[in-house]
Amino acid sequence: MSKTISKKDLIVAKAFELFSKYGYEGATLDELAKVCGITKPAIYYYFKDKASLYEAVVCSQFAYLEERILSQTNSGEATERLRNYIKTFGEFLIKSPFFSAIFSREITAGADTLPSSCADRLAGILKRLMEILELGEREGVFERENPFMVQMMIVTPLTAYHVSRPLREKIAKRLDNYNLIENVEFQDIVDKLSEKIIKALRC
Amino acid sequence: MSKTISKKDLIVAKAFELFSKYGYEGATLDELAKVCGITKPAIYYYFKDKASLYEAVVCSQFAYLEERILSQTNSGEATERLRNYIKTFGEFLIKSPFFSAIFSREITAGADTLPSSCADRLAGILKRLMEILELGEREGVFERENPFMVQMMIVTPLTAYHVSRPLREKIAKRLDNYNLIENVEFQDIVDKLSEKIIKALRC
DNA sequence: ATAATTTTACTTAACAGTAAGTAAGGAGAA
DNA sequence: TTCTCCTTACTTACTGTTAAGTAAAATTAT
Repeated sequence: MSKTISKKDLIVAKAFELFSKYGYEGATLDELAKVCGITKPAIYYYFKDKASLYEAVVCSQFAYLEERILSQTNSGEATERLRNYIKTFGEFLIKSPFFSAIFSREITAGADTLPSSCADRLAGILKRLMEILELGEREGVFERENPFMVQMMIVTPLTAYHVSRPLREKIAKRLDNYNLIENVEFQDIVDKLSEKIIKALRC
Repeated sequence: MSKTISKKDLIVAKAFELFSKYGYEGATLDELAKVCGITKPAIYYYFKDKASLYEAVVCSQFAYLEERILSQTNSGEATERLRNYIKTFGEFLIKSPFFSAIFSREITAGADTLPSSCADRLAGILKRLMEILELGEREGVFERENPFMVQMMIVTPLTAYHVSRPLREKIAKRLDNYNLIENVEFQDIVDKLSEKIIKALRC
């Protein structure tokens, strides 16, 4: 029934966009206040400081992602579970287009500003991947592989592909090859990547 | 014979480190001056402004990378050339440990601040990859695939793996699984990834 | 029911710190 | 003396943060 979004939720939503676009330092509370149609100190009414606001923004996303991953990959054969793992990541990135940038930035920055509770969520996600890979080994369908590398092979191309559209456009222009970009949906990329990774891991 | 590094080169080298660690906005010229043992206006003697300094830093790296890629992948069969392509990327990232962070950050930021000449270098690199993939198709060893996706599958896990050590440590601690990190050399990761990608592309 | 009080949800104004950038000048080499 | 390579001493423009105040709504007392 809440047709009207609360001011606090508005701040979080807009902050999410700004942190994604400009990073933690690049995003300013002045700009945030402006796009929210309030004054800067009003932000301080709802959040202790900039860091707390960032935490609120990021944590909610990580918690949701972990919940989705865990619920979507808890049964079935290893191949099927891995496919769902990748698919769930992909769907999440489609649903939360700004998340890629924040996640990618966090990885780049060495997770300095990543709140501890988010690291817990990531650990939960990786643990699930490890379970899937171990199951695959026991089933005899997957080769033993470093889980972190597999995780990187899944997440980084997806987040990067999502985020790098402007760069791809710049490059495609230089190659006179516009159709490198157009008519390739992110969904297709997720499916293709999924195939490739399963193929790469298969014994 | 230039045993003594010029002050300008010193500034570029140190700026490279700082931009990598803290990003464009996070890196400050005050700090840069300090680590160079000079004062801030001395930087302005050599560079017009912060943006020009950044450009100088980044362009030199991209130019070097393109030169290496092109010279290392200009002959042989498709599989061998792709292996060399990945290997050259990996070696470059080992040699320029700070580059991963800058590159990764540039992709994340949508290449907004990426100088045009750097985009030219990237286009040159991608063109080579496209040639290799097309050759592979003609040889009948590779499936047709979106070159951007392949590029992402190669570069992003490498840069991310390189850059994400602190995050991996945080996560490994939470999983009580320290050996996830230790004794895995980046060189091994490059070799493994190389295998995986070739396997994934093979018909 | 109405008046008194308190809380909510902000605004205005300003502070403290920091970062990019600059004007002016000085030391030393050519 | 003049040019190169710097330093000292600033200015300007933010940017996070806080203090103080206020209109309106909610709560409580009478």
